[in-house]
Amino acid sequence: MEEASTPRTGVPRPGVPVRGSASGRPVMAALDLLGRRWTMRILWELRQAPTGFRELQRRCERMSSSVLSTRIEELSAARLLTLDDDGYRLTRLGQDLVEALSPLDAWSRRWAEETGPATGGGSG
Amino acid sequence: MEEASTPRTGVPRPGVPVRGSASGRPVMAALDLLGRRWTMRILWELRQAPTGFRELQRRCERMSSSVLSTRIEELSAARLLTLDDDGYRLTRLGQDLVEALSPLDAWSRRWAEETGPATGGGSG
DNA sequence: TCATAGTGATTCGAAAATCGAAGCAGGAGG
DNA sequence: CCTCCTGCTTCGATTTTCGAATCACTATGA
Repeated sequence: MEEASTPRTGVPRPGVPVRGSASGRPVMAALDLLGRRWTMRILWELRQAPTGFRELQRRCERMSSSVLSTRIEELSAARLLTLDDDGYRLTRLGQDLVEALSPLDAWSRRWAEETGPATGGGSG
Repeated sequence: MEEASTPRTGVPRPGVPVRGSASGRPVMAALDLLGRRWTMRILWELRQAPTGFRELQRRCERMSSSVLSTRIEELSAARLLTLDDDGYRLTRLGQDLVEALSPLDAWSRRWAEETGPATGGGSG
């Protein structure tokens, strides 16, 4: 992980140019950060209780540990995560983000209804 | 055009196994779809008015046209987008998704405040 | 001390996703 | 015919992600 003036290599944060937006608008940094694979899923899995590294990996159906490590680093740098004795835990800011994302759950159920009655596969 | 013998799910949809979740839970399909690069950004750029292909590409600071094409196909398959004379337009479901994501804007501004002196501040 | 098992985390070659610039096909106007 | 716009594809290069093995550390127990 190098660093230069390019946004590409750094962890997205508000006020700084990110992928797809040189403006530094906070929401663009958020979209860059959240648009990386597994990022939202990790936050989602942490919404209720702190979780260890390997447990987190298991819950995400064996996502690559290298990617998990990278995501944890990014989310920590963004001050959304911390690590303590019980595992990784959302910060206040992280909890707020998950709350901001929570309407997604209700929306996705509506999506499921309108996309057609569950064609194979359980729901829950 | 894509997916022929893709080892993975094609376009995520609720009720079908997706990356990281074999359960078919709607929210997992949503997280898979939205966790692909540029997906949320595209939705974000379409939240107000229909936009053409090249204009969309310009707004996303010259994202790759091949990826834009792929995303449009995915979002269309997910029934979140349609194309008409004015360009790409969110469906009702797509609008609802953008609304579900809208708390992200307010959150990101708070994130900006807590991460350091606010530099940007615009929304969209 | 040695063995076993748990943890968070790294390594590295392979595979997949994304980039980016060029180009295609079609329509409108000069 | 040419030019300029459009949505969209192609394909080699680059970046990201995968995945299994592995490391370093801690704890337990014989």
